[in-house]
Amino acid sequence: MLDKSHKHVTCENCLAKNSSLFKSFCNEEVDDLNIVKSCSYFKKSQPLFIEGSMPRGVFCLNKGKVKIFSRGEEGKEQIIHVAKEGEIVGFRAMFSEEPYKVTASTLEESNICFISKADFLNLVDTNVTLRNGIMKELSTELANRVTYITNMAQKSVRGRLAFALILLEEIYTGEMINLTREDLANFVGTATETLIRLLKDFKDEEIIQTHGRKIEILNHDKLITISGT
Amino acid sequence: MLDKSHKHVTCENCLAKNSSLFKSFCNEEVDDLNIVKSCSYFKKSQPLFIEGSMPRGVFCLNKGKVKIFSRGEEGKEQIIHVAKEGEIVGFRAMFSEEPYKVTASTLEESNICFISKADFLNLVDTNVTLRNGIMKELSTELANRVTYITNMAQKSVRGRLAFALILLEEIYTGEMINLTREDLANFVGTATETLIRLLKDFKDEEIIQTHGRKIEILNHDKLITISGT
DNA sequence: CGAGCGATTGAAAAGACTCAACCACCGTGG
DNA sequence: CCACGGTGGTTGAGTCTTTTCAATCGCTCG
Repeated sequence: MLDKSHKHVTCENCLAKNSSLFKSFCNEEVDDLNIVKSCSYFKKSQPLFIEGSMPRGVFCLNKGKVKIFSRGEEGKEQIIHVAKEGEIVGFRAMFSEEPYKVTASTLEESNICFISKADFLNLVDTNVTLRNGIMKELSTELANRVTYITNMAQKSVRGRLAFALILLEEIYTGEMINLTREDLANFVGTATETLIRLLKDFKDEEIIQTHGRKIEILNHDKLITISGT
Repeated sequence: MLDKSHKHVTCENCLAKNSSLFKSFCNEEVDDLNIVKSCSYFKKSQPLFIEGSMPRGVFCLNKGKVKIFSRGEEGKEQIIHVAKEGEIVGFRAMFSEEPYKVTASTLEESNICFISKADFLNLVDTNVTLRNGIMKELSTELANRVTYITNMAQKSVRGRLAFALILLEEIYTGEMINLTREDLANFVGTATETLIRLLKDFKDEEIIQTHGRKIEILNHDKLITISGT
């Protein structure tokens, strides 16, 4: 059961403390963080921020998962990333003076802390390690997106699905992938019906197994092979 | 005619001085830059750096154009970006300690200056404005890639071609788009034959006109409409 | 129990790709 | 000056993939 009181999560106990950005923090710095952050409970399918609005701060995921997506021409969601416990969401928008280009929305009920833009930028200004970590993170992310673009442009839907399942396996460590077929299709970049047919193929090939909507990976290696397609 | 002496380009006269990164530089800072940079002449189809190698510095394009691409499974190029005069290429790799994920190669003969990693990072460390500019640039670029991914995943090839032509129109300001059909196909993310057929459609619809391989945009607005597809 | 959403299936059509052949241009070497 | 070879551009035909549209099913919630 999740904490709905908004008050009980401390940074000391939060996974995000070990995330790529804050992992360098000493205890004192974590305490500072604890003071400026505010924690909230989010229901399922609740937005953290919306495309077109102005960024006000960053979000630390204490518990739960969040999808980050942009909308194409006819409003179709394109899921860019699924963030899990311990991740910090929205810090990319802190450095450009522009509105969000993406929307972030919870996939399940979540505990999420918020750090205001001013507090966050203050941390960045005063902490060299944090700043370097951010620059490194931004660069790495940029490089990852290159792979992403190449995949989208060159791979078959089948190959992209295999790739997506590999990514999601990592994100859903210790539990089964649990997304609506539509969300999964919007992550892979295909129609829902196509996605379902391909999932069935994977089932027939004994690469995955489904339990209701949940997906269990049976043959990771085969996925890797297929994702090369 | 391009300067092949390697010595005659000074930062003072270079377009890159006004690029997003260096535009804040005062004269003195430009002089500093001038001292640490070395300038070279590049033939057509000559690589600046190659996927998998370790970054050694950044490149300022004084004259000429450069394609940035990654390779998919079967080695097929996916062109991520076409850089033009005044752009600085490769600075994203300065902040992650990883090998290049992309290759940069000249599309035409070019004059390109080089600033070593040490010199560049030294500039970044000592110049707050530059550093902020870089963080902003990285963030903006990251946001742009979101659009890119969404386009690739959701648009038809026809729509992507229209979008690509709009981008290239901007890059080839004052001249006509001049790419091999293969490069253009690799930018759009399609097969060369498909690209050629779609170009013919655009010609029939009087949206573009070709002069040999060069492409002239006749109806920009229509491209915008189509790119929504 | 009925409404509604998400999951699934079928059939047909559209979009893209592949393969193969041919053309056009350009620079080289005789 | 011209034939030759090579690269890049173009076209056609057939095939495969993916989408679209329509319909059905199953489950949960009020």
